[in-house]
Amino acid sequence: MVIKKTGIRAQQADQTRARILQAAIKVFTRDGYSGGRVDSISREADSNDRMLYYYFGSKEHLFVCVLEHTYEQFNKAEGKLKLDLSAPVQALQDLVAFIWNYYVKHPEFVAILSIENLHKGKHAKQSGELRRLSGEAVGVLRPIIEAGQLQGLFREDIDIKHVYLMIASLCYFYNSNRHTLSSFLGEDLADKGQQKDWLGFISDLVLRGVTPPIQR
Amino acid sequence: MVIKKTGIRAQQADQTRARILQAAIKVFTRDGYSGGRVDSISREADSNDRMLYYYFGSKEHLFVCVLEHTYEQFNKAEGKLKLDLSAPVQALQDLVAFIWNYYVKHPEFVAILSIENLHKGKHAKQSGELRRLSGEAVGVLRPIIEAGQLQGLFREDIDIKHVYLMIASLCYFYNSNRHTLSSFLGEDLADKGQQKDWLGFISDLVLRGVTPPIQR
Amino acid sequence: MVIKKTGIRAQQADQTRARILQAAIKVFTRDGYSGGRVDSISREADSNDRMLYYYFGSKEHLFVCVLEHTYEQFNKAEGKLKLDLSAPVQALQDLVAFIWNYYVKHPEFVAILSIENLHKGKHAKQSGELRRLSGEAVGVLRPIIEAGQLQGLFREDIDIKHVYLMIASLCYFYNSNRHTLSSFLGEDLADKGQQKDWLGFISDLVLRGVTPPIQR
Amino acid sequence: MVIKKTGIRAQQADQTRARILQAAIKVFTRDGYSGGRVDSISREADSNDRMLYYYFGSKEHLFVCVLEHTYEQFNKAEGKLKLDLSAPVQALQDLVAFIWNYYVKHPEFVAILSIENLHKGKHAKQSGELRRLSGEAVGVLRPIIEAGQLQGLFREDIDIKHVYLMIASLCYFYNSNRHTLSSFLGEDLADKGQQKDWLGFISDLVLRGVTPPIQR
DNA sequence: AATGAATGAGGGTTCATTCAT
DNA sequence: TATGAATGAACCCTCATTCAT
Repeated sequence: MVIKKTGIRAQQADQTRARILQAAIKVFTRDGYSGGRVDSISREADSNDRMLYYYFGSKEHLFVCVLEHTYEQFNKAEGKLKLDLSAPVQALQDLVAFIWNYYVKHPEFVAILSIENLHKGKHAKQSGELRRLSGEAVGVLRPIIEAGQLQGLFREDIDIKHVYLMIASLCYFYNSNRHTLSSFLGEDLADKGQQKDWLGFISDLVLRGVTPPIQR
Repeated sequence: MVIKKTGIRAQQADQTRARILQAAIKVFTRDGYSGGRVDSISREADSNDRMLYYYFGSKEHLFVCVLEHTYEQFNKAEGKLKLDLSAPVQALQDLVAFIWNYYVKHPEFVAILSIENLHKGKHAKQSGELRRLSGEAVGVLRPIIEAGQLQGLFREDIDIKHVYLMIASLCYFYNSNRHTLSSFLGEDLADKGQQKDWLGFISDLVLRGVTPPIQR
Repeated sequence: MVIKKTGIRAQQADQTRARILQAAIKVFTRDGYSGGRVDSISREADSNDRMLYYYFGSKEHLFVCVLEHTYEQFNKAEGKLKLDLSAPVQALQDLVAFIWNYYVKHPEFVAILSIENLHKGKHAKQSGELRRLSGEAVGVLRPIIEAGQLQGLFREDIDIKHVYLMIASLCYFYNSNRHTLSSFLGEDLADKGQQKDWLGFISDLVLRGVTPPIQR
Repeated sequence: MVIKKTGIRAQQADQTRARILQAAIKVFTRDGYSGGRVDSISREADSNDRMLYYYFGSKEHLFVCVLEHTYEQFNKAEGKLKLDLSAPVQALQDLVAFIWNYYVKHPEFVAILSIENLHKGKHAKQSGELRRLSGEAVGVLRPIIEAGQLQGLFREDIDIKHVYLMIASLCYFYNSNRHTLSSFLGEDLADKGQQKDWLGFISDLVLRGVTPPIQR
């Protein structure tokens, strides 16, 4: 439990810390971990290198904090979702739409996760906070699937993990690999129309994925 | 076998160039673009910094060559696929299995593409070679889909681009984000059993995706 | 004496900056611009490469500062000259002697200017400070000439610029090209006697140059 | 005495050598000695680094050759001068005009000499050839002065070395320091009119310098 | 809480030069 | 005669980090 500090000095300090964190997200997203300069971050934060070390100890630990913060923000947003479990199909599609839109609107989330994976998750392993937060990964999804199964709408032989991966894959990859894909496909995937079409496609696809096997 | 150049020196030169390229793939995959040191690469290649510049001009252009080479290797492997177009369902599943297995066995392909996307595709834009190679992106997929449509097995209202993205998403993301996913899901996605299960799931899912609309 | 900054640290900083500047003058004079190594300068200054960039930004900008400093020193020395305008002939010869002696005693001034000219004045163009300082080029000379003209001692049809160039040529070249000249003339121009003779010659020559036309 | 080689191969070789020498003059003039890259020179000569070493041994020795060649060219041109010793005043002014024009038209001569002096004449010292050539330094001047003295036109108390230095100073400095001078004087010394005025001034001045003392 | 001064190690890159054919 | 391949040292400059106040 965190005891909030009072007093103007303490508040200023909090603001400085917050500015540095925001700057770090921006810079790491733009330049990667190795490419992201401590100096760029402190300048972006209207602060100086020394403060960065004062609050975060090292570049590496700063990145861990960025990772935690980024994931926490996603969790918070997801937590605000109001899903109607009595209509599992709709709820599932709402969730897909939410995740898709979150990724589209938060390229820093996508980028930070990609960076972390290129580093084989070494920073994530340093964070107990992150382990706690990520326990919730399928937490929102599970009740939807179970409700759908109860109503006989969804397959019984389903692995919740697969559903999670399916949704994440379809939402993430389009955004994470947008640049090479646009080049390879000869289409601008950042185009609003393209995005809408894709959401339509994956929304339908996810449903097909959880529906009882096709008779063929 | 084609011997491009004659003379021992010329052959050694080709080998030196090739060793540097291989080393670069390894190092960039391991350390990213900014993190990948020119020095590490030349040492890994049993050469020296100067030769890297002799053959590739700059670190940046070396990365462009890595990108081209990596993609070309994938294209070559794909080109060797023998798909039976008279059995579109099987052909599609064979293609999915091929792509999945390629990504699993070539983490460098996945990593290099992720790195390039974090750099907003700036290196890909520098490469005419890459533009040529990538023209083939949906080349293998298209005849399968068209054959399936002719036989009435696949939907008519399908966007080939969506099928490509679907397959790529489902194969790529699992591998690219394996580390954070393993941590978040509490399962080791590098596990052979997990991989097999996922291939089964997506192989089925892709089929569902191209099959005529569900009656609900 | 003006203490610009307070605090020991700040004073040490000023000293560090000054040491680097002095070292740069020495090294550039000895090795030229391209030949002058950043590393040699920082070592000469009992500092390290990083500080050079901390205070001067780049080797190029350091050279600009060297240029400014060198010229400013000359200007300061010239400013201290007390010339008796009521005796224009003496004043002119005093000025010639001053300039000659300054060049002899400050080979770095001569060398830095030569280097800059070999670079086609590219660094001087970057310096507003230098443009300001150089506005004074003929400032000391002009009143002497005008006083001489008023007394009917000097020619009326004289171009002040020519007088300036005459003096500078005769003082500078002997010093700037001393090495090849010594070799070509078979005499050591660094010899005190030679220098004294030359000063006698040019002191007389300058006077002849400003005196009314010869009747021939 | 040089025995010229015959045969096409030998001629090509001579041409290659000559091209490299010309390229070296150009590059050293433009970039200085340290700044002049072996690579730039061989490329400028449409040759390759290895040939430069084949013909000249090292960058340093190439510069010595450049120095010799440059000075030899001046000597040759001076040798072609036809001066009428029966008219010493005219002859002296012709010589001044020749030297002035040579410096104006051969900036590489001026630059190479300045570079060599910044290096304290270290290359000139390596060259016996140069010592031989430079023996002639005052060779053209001497008969003129002596003729003038015989006719009672020139001072008897004159040091030929001073006359040489006077002329060289007045012709050289204007050209060698043209860039900073233009900046300091606020006039473009490369301007044809300015050049003509200066030649007029120094032509007269040189004469004043060798004329018997003024009665004042 | 905040900041200028300082640093050693290392960044990508280029240097003049030599080797082997 | 001519040239591609190779090299080690050094180039200018920047890195993440710490010191002293």
